[in-house]
Amino acid sequence: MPSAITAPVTRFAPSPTGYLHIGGARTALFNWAFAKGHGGTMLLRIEDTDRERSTDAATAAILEGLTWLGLTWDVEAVSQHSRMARHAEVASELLAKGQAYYCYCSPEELTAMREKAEAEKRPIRYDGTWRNRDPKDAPAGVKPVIRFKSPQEGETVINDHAQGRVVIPNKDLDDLIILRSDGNPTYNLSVVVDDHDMGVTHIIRGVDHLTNTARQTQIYQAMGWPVPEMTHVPLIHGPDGAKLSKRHGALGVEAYRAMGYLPEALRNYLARLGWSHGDDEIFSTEELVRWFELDGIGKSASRFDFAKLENLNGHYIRHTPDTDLLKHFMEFLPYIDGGPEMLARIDEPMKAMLTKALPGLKERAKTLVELKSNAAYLFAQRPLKLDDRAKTILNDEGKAALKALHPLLAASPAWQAASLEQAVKDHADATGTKLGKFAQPLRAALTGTFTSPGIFDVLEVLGRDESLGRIVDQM
RNA sequence: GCGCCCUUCGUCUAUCGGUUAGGACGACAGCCUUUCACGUUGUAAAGACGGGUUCGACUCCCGUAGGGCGCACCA
Repeated sequence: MPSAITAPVTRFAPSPTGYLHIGGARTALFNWAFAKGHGGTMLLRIEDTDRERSTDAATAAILEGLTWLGLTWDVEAVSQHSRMARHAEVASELLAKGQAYYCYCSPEELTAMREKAEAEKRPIRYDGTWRNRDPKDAPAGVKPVIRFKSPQEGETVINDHAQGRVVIPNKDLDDLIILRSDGNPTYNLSVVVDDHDMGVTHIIRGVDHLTNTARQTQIYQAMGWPVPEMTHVPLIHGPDGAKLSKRHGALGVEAYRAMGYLPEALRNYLARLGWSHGDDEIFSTEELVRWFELDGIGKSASRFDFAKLENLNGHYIRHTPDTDLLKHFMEFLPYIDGGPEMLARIDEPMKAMLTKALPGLKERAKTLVELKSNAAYLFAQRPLKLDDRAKTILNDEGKAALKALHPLLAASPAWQAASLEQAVKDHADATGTKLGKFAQPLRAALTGTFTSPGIFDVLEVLGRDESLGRIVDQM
């Protein structure tokens, strides 16, 4: 057991066979928060021992996803594949110690074995053919695999920070292959060797690894190595309760970026999935790091709820300072339809206009996608295209309101929201009309829509000439 | 089939034997209001089921049901 004074070393170890999905992102977040909060380090290891399915593109996507989420790793990412020789060395060591043996069964035989067991409704396990058989019986020309000699009696205990004490009967764990016939190590061996060699003290990963942990525990024990502290985090399911896995259309974090979520919102949301700190719902990343403890992790799976994520995202959008939000927004634009075009039009004057409009805009946006569409009126060219509701508003009565307002606004000494509002209000009072009778036609003419930020703010942001021009266009 | 795990409002969760079972999202209603939002006030909404243990069970034990994960020369 590592002593409490040792700084923890955690690791995130994705396999580069796809994008960084949401479950992986949360696992990374937990590893990161735990390490950060306890003066430790988080390592990154790319589990690329499967040469067939691992790709550089996937590795790049995972690293980009982590970076976008703001989860940094302390040491350069390690490729598991690059440590193959070391893994094979440990396999030989196990062999020499009598803790492993050569198995000459062909893949076909193994498949047959599995199918037979399944047909007979028996547990699907390797039958141990070569466990005690003399290697002299080895068929000629067959390249053997190395299997781990798993204890057949007793039980393997996992003391887990989230799951508690989990006991697995050893009879249910068969002799797993640790070295393939081509000499490549398999996952369970590589993971143990790497975690040990890299000095990992705390393993935090999904519960889907629980049985692997039992097997890995046996390997640690066979090697006489200390078993790291274990924490198995429950899984994240889809909104319908069905599983949310790569195979079932789970989204990579870059999809969440494209949907207009802020990294801090996603972090906050993810942290509250399977982990809690009393009644705290909205908290900063600093607070998360300060509060995060393994004991706060629950045991049951949770469903992904977009409505709650949106709510959180809206909160973060509203509370992000305008200049930071603009930066976020501009970094987000390249990832969506029509975004690059909008981005190309954001020159310095437009940037200034956007910044000025942002306070009104961000109140009304739950995602950056919404922010983009709400900001569309700033980019619109005269004469504006009106949507149907705007057209309805600009009927004869509406046009009349604009005609009445135009000279009034044009005469306003200062083109500033408060004074423009006063002018329109005075006019409404004088004519005994409700303010809305003027505000809605103005909104339609200025934005081409029937909803927008406060219309006097819109006037101010658009400026005198553009505003008056848009009004004249619709009179 | 075998092993392991899970089960509190629709959802995320608090509770660590004694609470009117709390909060948040969502829903609904009211207020605010130039639209839409924001904000704000309020309402409805939960311990899967059945047995124990106990003075007392959401909390501990057993069983049932439902769900999840795992059982590859994938990771």
